[in-house]
Amino acid sequence: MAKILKMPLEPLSRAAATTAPQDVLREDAATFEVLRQMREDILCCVLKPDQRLRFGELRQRYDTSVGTLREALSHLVSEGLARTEAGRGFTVAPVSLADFLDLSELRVYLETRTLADAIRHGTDSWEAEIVSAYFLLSKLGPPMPDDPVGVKREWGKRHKRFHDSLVATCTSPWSLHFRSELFDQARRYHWLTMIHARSRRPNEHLALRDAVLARDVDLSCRLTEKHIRTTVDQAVSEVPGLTMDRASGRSIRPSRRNKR
Amino acid sequence: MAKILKMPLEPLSRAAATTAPQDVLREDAATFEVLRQMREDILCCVLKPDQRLRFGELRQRYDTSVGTLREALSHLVSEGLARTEAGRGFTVAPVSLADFLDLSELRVYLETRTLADAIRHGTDSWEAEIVSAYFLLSKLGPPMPDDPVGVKREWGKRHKRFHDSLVATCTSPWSLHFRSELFDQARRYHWLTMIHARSRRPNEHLALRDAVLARDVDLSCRLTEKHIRTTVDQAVSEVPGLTMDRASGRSIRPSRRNKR
DNA sequence: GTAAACGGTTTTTTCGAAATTTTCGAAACT
DNA sequence: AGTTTCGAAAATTTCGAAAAAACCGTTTAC
Repeated sequence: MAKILKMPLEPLSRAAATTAPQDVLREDAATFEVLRQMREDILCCVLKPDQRLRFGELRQRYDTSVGTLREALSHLVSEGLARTEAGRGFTVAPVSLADFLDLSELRVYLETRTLADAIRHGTDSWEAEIVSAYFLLSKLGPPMPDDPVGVKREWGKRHKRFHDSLVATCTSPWSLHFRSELFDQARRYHWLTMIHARSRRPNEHLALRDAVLARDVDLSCRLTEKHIRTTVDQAVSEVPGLTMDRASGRSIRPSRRNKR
Repeated sequence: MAKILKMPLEPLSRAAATTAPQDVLREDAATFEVLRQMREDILCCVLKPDQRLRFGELRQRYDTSVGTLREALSHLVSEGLARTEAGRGFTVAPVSLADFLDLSELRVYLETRTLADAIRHGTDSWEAEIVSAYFLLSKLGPPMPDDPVGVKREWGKRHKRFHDSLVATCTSPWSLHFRSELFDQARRYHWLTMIHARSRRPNEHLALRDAVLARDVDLSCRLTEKHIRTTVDQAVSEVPGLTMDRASGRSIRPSRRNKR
């Protein structure tokens, strides 16, 4: 009956079903749960930028051991959500305008690259998931500063799910991987925006959904680019702390797009 | 006195001196040394693709404890050099043609993006380091399959140093970070090439060096792109194991470069 | 008055053993 | 014969304590 066939041995560099780089630790293990919680707490600024992460407090907060914490923190450092120095422990990664501009520029490329490929390889179930994810998103948003935290959190989850669904059929594991990391990074700044920004924006997600479902690569990418850039502009103009640091706030927005 | 002023509280998003994402753990700590060694061993295929990494053997090989090993392995998973599954430990990440093609395509973009920006922000000391790094590289290479392992390793180090020096003045921390990760990934395949390939190539590094020192962005990027693609082609045609797996070996090489 | 030196306290880092889970082969059953 | 069940062995995961390092307020010397 439905059992996996026994393989002779390790074919020594077999073509894995998923040649993907990696994406997440293991779904169940205890370390993963701690990692997931800490990531969420950093993304939602429960753990504030530059905050010192002492093992004592963390051990209490997440009810786990030092070793497990260390492994989770180690992962967060790799993802760029935490920092660590020689012998003085861990801190939450700082936020800055320069950082937001930099990562947003790279996001424009990775989001459009993955989206274009995803559209070309789209399937029916891909479309179905997009429709579904958009529906859930539209039922909620957009959240305003006065909304309770729970609503904001849920919106964040659905927002991520929607954008993930768009690029789900992209065939480049590495592009998807980096896109995902940068998307999470951007979520920190989105959270700050959600807390402060009061201005409303036209429903960019609906337009994007329709462009993608229409398989219009050019329009979809243009909308995506604008979506990202608008979010940056909104954050810059409406989030108090973010305009203050003038630390080399220029990004490398490529002046000539098509260089050859 | 030169002491850091006490801050009232957490300024909630101060402009950090280095807004960089991250790059490496801590320079000294024992974990870092183990991580460095393991990474090198994976890159040079001392630990072979798909090989199971048991704590028993590893503990003996690197003379360290389980916890330290776990932290290092955890990092390697984040970097895509290892995998881990629910309760069955760690393995070395597999290699495949599809993976090499995919990461190489993304490398073309990231290398040219960072290089173009680095050239625009180049300084005298940047040029000096390039000259120096090239000199060291040219004294050694290129290594042939018959050369001893030590020579190959040293060449790999100098090759990396040369390419790192080219992009050193790039102002985008995120681009540099991802570039660096992908460069290391590519090193695994370069190693396979070094072991097998007997064909000679014209001195692409010299031409690249001169184009960069001449601040010719266009030419430098074109040479870089060709450099990466040629390496892929050489690996595909001369590394035995790499052509065998036909697992969806197509990458997403963007058909239209300038989308808008 | 400034700077270096000291020691107690906190915090991080490292370690190996206990607990849990998986693996694998043999026995029992259909 | 083939499949399932069971139990011993092996490997992984988790944990808290011991060791090492950094921090900070105080004292001491110049």
